[in-house]
Amino acid sequence: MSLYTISQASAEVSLTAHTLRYYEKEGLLPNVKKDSAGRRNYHQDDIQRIGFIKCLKGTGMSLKQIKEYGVLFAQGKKKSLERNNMLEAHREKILTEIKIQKKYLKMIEAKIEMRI
Amino acid sequence: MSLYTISQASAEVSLTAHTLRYYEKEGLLPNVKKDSAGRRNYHQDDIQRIGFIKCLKGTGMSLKQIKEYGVLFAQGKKKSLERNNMLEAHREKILTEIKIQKKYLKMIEAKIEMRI
DNA sequence: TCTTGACTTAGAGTTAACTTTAACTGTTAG
DNA sequence: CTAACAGTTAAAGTTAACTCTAAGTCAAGA
Repeated sequence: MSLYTISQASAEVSLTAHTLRYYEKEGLLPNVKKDSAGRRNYHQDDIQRIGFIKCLKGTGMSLKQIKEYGVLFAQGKKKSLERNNMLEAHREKILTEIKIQKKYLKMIEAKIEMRI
Repeated sequence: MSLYTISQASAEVSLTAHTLRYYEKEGLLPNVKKDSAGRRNYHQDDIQRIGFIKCLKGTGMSLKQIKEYGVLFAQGKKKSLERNNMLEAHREKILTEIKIQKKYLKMIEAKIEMRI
């Protein structure tokens, strides 16, 4: 079945239970199922979705934008173009950022080489 | 002579005059010279220093740590080892971060290729 | 039965890095 | 002379993304 309690999911994705509830409240993670007692049961696809949220967040996308992506996702095929456009724009942003990081890295390495 | 007023320096480094004063107040940019009327005169080396601050900041170093680096810098040669250690540790951090970014980039590209 | 882990709402607190505001004063170029 | 640009202190406000606290309830396993 591969269901996760909130603490198992927390361990799996390295986010606190608090943060998982917070993401849910903020609309980043809708449709989390609950058992008869009201406890969250994270499914495999929830875990994967959190993984992708972490990927977007880790590359500098704001939670607000991640939520917008999620809204497009929920609207299925008819929004696939917009979703792809969003991801492609984000891809460009990451590529630019990596270039900047490499440039800065060189500056720092030059400073290290100076040894003054 | 190549002296800059605060607004010229601001334009040069793409930071507001406010932020420049703020950095100075926070101890990131000590020894900025002033004219007889008390106005800041940024020298070439101040501009370069701001450039390096932006480099460190742009690679995720906190202002607090940048300040610490500045303190080591002010202590000259006797602290060059510590300074280099700091920069080398930071270099490793950047390399790790670039790797992560590349991994995330691949995840996003995979999602783009899916076209769903 | 009791501990553990989960749940809820609602709001307050935190941190970083600004950013703005107030309420001025002083200098210089046109 | 006056507008533009510069300065000051001190404190409040902003934004993002949590993080924590209160003050409870509820359910299942040892």
